[in-house]
Amino acid sequence: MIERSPMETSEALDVLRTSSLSKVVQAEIEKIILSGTFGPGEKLNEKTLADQLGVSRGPVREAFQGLHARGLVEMIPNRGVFVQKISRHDAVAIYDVRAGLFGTACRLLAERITSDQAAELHALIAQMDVAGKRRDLDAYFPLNIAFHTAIVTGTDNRILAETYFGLVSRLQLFRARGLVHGGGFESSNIEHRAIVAALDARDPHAAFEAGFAHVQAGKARILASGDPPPGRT
Amino acid sequence: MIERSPMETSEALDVLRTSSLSKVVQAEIEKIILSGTFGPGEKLNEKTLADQLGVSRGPVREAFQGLHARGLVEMIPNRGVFVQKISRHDAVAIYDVRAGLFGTACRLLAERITSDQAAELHALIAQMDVAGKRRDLDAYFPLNIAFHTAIVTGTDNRILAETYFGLVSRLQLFRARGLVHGGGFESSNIEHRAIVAALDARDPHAAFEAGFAHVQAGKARILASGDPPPGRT
DNA sequence: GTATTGCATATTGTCAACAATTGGCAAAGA
DNA sequence: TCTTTGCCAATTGTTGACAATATGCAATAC
Repeated sequence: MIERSPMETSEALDVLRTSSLSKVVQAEIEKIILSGTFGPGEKLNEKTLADQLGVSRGPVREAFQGLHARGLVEMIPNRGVFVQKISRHDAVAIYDVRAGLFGTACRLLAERITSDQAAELHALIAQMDVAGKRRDLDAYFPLNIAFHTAIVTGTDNRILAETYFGLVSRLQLFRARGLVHGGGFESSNIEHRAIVAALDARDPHAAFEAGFAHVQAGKARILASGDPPPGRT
Repeated sequence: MIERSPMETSEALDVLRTSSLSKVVQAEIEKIILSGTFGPGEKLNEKTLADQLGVSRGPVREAFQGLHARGLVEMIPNRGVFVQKISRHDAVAIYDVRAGLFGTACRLLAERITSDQAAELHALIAQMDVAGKRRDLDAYFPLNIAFHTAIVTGTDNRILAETYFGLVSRLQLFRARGLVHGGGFESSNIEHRAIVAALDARDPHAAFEAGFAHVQAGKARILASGDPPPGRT
């Protein structure tokens, strides 16, 4: 048997390797939910979804269990599953946990950050500055996400990353209804600088505080832009 | 229709209300896994489990999805599901996240702790002191859990509690093989005092540090007692 | 006119059967 | 003796059918 380089493993094959139908279905339903097609509280019909995806109800039900464990849907026995409704109170709770988790990521990263990683963060901040000055939200947003992602994944802690991104997903559920909001990303980048400064100084203590404060400020920005549960465009 | 007091709702009925078979099965399998009956890496056979629980394979498969999302089992397509193996590296990662989460709980609690809550914590510490002096591990252990639980649930943050206890479950997986370890619970209670002191002072900053440090110390205690993956009685 | 009861429909919960894949074992070949 | 090939049993993946439960509507009683 010829030893093949791992690079040759086509993505399609790899997908088949790690995913049974339920996993594909789960990813698909998650995409649908997070895209906001269904709106919080809306019911997900098993058969309808199964038919749409061209599979039987079994895999759909299995996918539901995974989505439920991740807090994306609510399951009521003999009634069905519904897109999880995130109350304002819940959103605050999630933000608080996310703040603690992101602060922790900053703290852990401060103890092990490499110069390459630091350079990447500095570069992202510079780019965000440019986008910010141009008021270019479409450019700023992905950079912002990249910044947070770089910090969280930079800790090389898979559990932390999974948990963090899980919370982010649930938050996306909260502001699924529009609300791109972009309010005050000038201050946001100032906070970014504070984080990187603490990281550069290898100061875990300050890094946590800066990371925690940044997410809390984000929470305040979102909540301030007020959105009572059902729409108000 | 007579309006019944919510108190009358028998627990049995409530169970039926919130749980389909899959949920019961999931809880049952989780109990089996955490009891250590199966050992990390061991395979869980669908049909065998289904027969043992007196149900069909469907609910078992659904339960597996939930357990997978919670990180308790590993699923390999066309091969089956296995009790999740927690490497030393993973355990460290989980402990770090748990530390951040527990520290966050302390921080959040510091901002809202009531005198009743503080009194409860003081009482638990006193009891732990007694148990500690008597070297009574069987008494100390549940008190220790109660202390942590009181802090985490005291924040009234459901997301935080769910996430935290999820991590604790996964850690139980790591030390499922015996390892009651009890090493140095004298120092442990000293750390508890530091946490409560910060809470009494309503100092979020210090509370986080104390909580974070406490879990990290616990991590060090566990890891120091060294346990290479496969047993060593 | 309002509330209640009973039925028809739709949807979920569970199961058992079928299809597909895997791993092990024995036989054949080098 | 070691490797390879081809089968067989076991297990997983998926499906469609059946049972149980909830929802909506109409008819009836008050």
